[in-house]
Order: sequence, then structure tokens, then C-alpha cells
Amino acid sequence: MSSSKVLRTKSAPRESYHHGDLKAALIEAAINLVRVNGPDHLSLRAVAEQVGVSPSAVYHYFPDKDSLITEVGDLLFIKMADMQRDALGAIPGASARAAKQRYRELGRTYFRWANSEPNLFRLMFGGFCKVDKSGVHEEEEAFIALSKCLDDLLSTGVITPTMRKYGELISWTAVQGATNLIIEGLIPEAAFEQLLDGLELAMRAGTK
Amino acid sequence: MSSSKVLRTKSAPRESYHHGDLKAALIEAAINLVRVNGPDHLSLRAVAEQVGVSPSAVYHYFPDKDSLITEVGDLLFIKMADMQRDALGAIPGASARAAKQRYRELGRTYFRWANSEPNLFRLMFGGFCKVDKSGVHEEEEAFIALSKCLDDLLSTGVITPTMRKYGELISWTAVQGATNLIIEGLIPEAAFEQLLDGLELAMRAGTK
DNA sequence: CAGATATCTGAATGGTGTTCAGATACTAAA
DNA sequence: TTTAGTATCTGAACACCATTCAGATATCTG
Repeated sequence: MSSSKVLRTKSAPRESYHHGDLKAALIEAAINLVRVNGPDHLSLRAVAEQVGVSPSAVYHYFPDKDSLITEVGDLLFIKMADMQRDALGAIPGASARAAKQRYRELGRTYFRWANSEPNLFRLMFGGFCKVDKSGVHEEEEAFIALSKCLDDLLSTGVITPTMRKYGELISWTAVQGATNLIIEGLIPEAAFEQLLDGLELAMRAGTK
Repeated sequence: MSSSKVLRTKSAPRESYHHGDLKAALIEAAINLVRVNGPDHLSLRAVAEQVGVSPSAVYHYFPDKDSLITEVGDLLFIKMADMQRDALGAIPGASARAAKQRYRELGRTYFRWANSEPNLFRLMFGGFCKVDKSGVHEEEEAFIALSKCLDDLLSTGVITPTMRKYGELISWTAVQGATNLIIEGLIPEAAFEQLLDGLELAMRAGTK
């Protein structure tokens, strides 16, 4: 795919004057550079050079650097939702066992990806990309998946109606926080599985 | 205290050639600038200008910009620990009611500060400052405070021994995640109190 | 084929982190 | 008190950065 030395590697000069799909290419190049160098330290010029285009060409598709970063974030949110959908699809069945597995795998998918690409996670949740609050978010799809997961856990008797109400909030925030803290080296990586154990227990609180 | 237009305001020229405590002054100026402009967008030259010193003077105290940011982060972690200690100290008593109040106030203190200074929170947990993993951290003090809080909740029968084991992990990660998500505008601010309710219920799971 | 338009370039502006030789002020020894 | 030494800070320089804009180039439209 891409060279291992992503930092400052000129691509082969393109054959035609017009690029074809420069915008998408710029976003992809930006993702690669952020992955290596972090969301701060992203250089517009480096992105342009990676694609083989002059720095000013970028401004034909993005008003400024922040806009490029924001669009990168949008794409990453979509990618994440796709991954979670795939993860859920791989575990069919209506049993309590399957529901539990889906719940844990949902969190694991989130964490594993973030932990393997910490700089992309930082871009998404570090205040770099302004999230648009209007209209339907791709992020809500992941939320719906989690809700469905919790519904299954409730109907199979794994969790209580009492805790069902807090299911999305506790699960999402805890997984988000654990991922953040592990990535920044504040708690050990093994804490994540422990957290899933704790969450599963926690969801049994209250009247059955 | 400080001018409202922190962005690029030259300080009064100092009387003596030597500053006195330049290092501390630089860190404080950096905090102010990060607060306003965000951890990315921090300019070394702006920090120096704020203090009234030439850009190169900074390199007498910090090898590079990242080192300055890291020391800023260290200071912020200490400040946060101080705030939490104060918050706990303000609620004495061994009753279940007091213990519950302490638990909630611990989370609230964390969140309120972060929510009032989102850019400082981003600096601390956004991968800007490299946390030193050797030796005793100031961050552990907050952890110990949380542990003590949970011990009180256990001894007053508010939470179960089952959940006590996961108390620090679930509480910390959930509060961290909620703070992060609220600051980035992904969930509403009101979700935090709701989360505290949920956590309190969750901690009652298992055998008494 | 010609004009219009979308796309990209080159150069310039002002800002940035970082380095380093040297100027300045304080400190300690004579 | 004078002088040598040292810590501290400055100024100029370098390479890189985001951003702007006039203009060159290729593609599309009539």
C-alpha cells in the first residue's frame, strides 16, 4: 500500500495535469500523515507533497487546514461505525451468550482500533475536528448498534431493566474513558478486559 | 488578573535584565495561551512575548516546545489533584450520605473543571504531554482519593463487595469518558449527572 | 475548433521552532 | 573595589509553515 516512510515521501508524478479525485486523495494522505505524526504536527504542505501537488492546490477543496482535518475526522467516524457493524454482524444468534459476546466485542472493536491507531483516535476526540451537531450523524449509528445490543441483553435476562436505562451512557463513557486513559499510558492495557467484566456485572444491578 | 485579550498582548517591560523566575513565568504564560487557543496553536514565540522575553530565552529552560508542554501538563495534574483533595475535605462525616456525596463530588469536581477549561483538559489527555511512567505520579494521589471514597461506600453498605473490586476502574473510566465526550460535544452536558446516578446504582450489583 | 471554466502552479507574505554567536547583568574572588 | 567568571538573555539567521493571489494549464462546452 503505502511506503513505510510516510514522512516526506514524494509520490510518483502523476500523468495528467488534473488529478481526478484530488479531494479524496488529500484526505487519505492526511490520514496517513496524522497516523504517523499525530494530529498536531500535520502539515498541509506535507499532505500536498504526498499526493504530488502544490500546497496551494489544497485550497481549491478546503478553505483551510482545519477544514481538511474536520473532514478527516468525519471519515474516521464513518469508518469506525462500519467496523462496529461488521463486528456485530459476525456474531449472530439470539442467545444470552451471543448477546454477551456482541456487547463485549462492540467495546473491544472500539478499543482495539483506537489502540492500534492512537493518533487517529486523538484526532477524533481531541478537539481537532469540529463535530457538526445538525442532522443525522454517522456517530449515531454506533449508538443505535449499542442500544440494540443492550436490548438483546435485557431480553435474554443478562441485565436488569433498572440498569438498561443507563446502559448506553455507562458503557459508552466507560469504554471511551478506558480507551483514552490506556492510549495515554495512564492505566495498563489489561484494564480494558477487566472493565468489560466489571460492566457486565454492573449491568445486573437492581430488580430483575 | 490577566488581560481578557491574552492573545498577543505584550507585558510591561521588566525592570531587570534577569527575570527572576523565568521558567515558572513561561509555564504560566503557556497555560494561559493554551486555555485560549488550544494545545495545538500554542506558539513558543507568543509565550516568550507574553513574558516579555526573546524567543530564544525559552531554550535556556526547556530543550524544545514539547518539553514546555509536558511540564505544563505535569503542573495541571498537580492542580487537579489539589482540587479533588479540597473537594473531599469539604465533605466530612462517616455516614452513607456523606460518602455518597463525596463520591459524586469527586466526579463533579473533575468534570466541572475540565468543562470550564476544555483546552487544558485536551492538553492533559490528548497526547500532548508525555506522562513519565517512572516514580510516583501526582495522578496516583487522585486515584488514592477515589479508593478511599469507595472504601467508605463499601463500609457504609452503599456498594457491594462484588462491585468494590471494579469501583476505581469503572468510576474513573466512565467519568473520564463522559467528560471527554461532553467537552467534544458528542453528548449533552446533562448526561453527567445522569451518569453519576447510573454509577451509583451500578455499584449495588452482586451479593451484599 | 474557440471560448469558458475548472484545476493547478509559483511566488510572495508573515508567522513558526530552533540554533548559535555574542551581549548583558549578576556573582564570587582578588 | 576591581576583575574574572558565569548565568542569563538577545539578535540574527535558517528552514519550514499556512495562506493568498495572479496567472498558467488542461478539460469541457458550444
